[in-house]
Amino acid sequence: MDDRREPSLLFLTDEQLKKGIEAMYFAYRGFTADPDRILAKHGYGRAHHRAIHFIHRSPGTTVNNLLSLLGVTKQSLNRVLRTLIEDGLVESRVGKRDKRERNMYLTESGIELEAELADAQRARMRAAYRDAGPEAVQGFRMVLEAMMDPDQRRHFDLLKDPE
Amino acid sequence: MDDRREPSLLFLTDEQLKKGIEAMYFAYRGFTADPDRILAKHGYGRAHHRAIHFIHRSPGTTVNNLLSLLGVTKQSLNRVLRTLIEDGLVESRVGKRDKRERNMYLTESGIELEAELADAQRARMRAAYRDAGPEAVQGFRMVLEAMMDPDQRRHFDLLKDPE
DNA sequence: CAGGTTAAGTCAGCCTTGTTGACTTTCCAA
DNA sequence: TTGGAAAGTCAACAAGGCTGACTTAACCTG
Repeated sequence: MDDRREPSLLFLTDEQLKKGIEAMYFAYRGFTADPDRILAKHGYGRAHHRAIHFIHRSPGTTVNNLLSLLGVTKQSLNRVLRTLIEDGLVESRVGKRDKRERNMYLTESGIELEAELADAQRARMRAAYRDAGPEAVQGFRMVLEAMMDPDQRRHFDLLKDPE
Repeated sequence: MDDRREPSLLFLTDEQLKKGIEAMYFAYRGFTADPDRILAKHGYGRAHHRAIHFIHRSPGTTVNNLLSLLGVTKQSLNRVLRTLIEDGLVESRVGKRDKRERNMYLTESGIELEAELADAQRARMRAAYRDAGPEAVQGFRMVLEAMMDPDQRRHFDLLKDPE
């Protein structure tokens, strides 16, 4: 336990750490609550949300790309993509250079649902940021990034940064 | 959008908010990764972890208590409790005053598994806190608390605070 | 150009964990 | 004392993870 730098502030009891853990648990439930409600109306789940989010984020992304980003198996992802394609929210195009690949794009209605989901989630995030204050936002982001596994962190960093 | 106080720091683009959302997603995966590995060895899932955690936190808690704390249905919780009781990690005692109630306690081996899970999760949390620095921890907690739904927030506040 | 590798998709089958609805036991108040 | 409400249990189902094996098509290299 390397608490040498800033000992007075960095000495955290197990109880304090436990509160942090519980905060993470309860906050994540709030974080997913709004999208969950919207998804339920459409008969979808979180898996669909994640696919929609990252296809919107990186239009033309391949199945393999999504697999490593989401850290799930082909079967799980495929089931979700298939329903999204059948429902006309996602379009799958055969790769231009490499015809084995499938490039994923959101359709008009896909973009619509993505916006509905993102608006709800951003609204909560914006409210939380506002309530917590500007300095808190920096700290929030720093701790979250430090909590990621290296693999996830790499994926996170690769998503194009704002500004 | 009420950005009147601290406008320069509180004006966040949708892109910046999106990065916050993605950070939350990736961080939560890291957050659960260590316990998931331990649980898998024992043939359990996250639901078991949550039950164990909150029974340890509030020994003697009732099923109803756990239900509102965890926000799941009776059956989901019951299934988990049943296996934990069968496996001898949790003990269920008929309520003293109200015999309809069941008071839950961790057994010796329940306490053992709880410690293993908590140690792993605390280690990651401690490392993240250390990497992010002391000021970041405050901000992290503030944003998380602001992100909870009021119900969840109430439950969170009721859990006895350290010190 | 033959053969191995890779991307994607599929099938079968499993598990956890969420759901609803019906049911018992127990308590309490009219 | 009885009828409703509350606590807990159970049956059955669905979503969405997982593994492993397999096919098809395209690519690439010796």
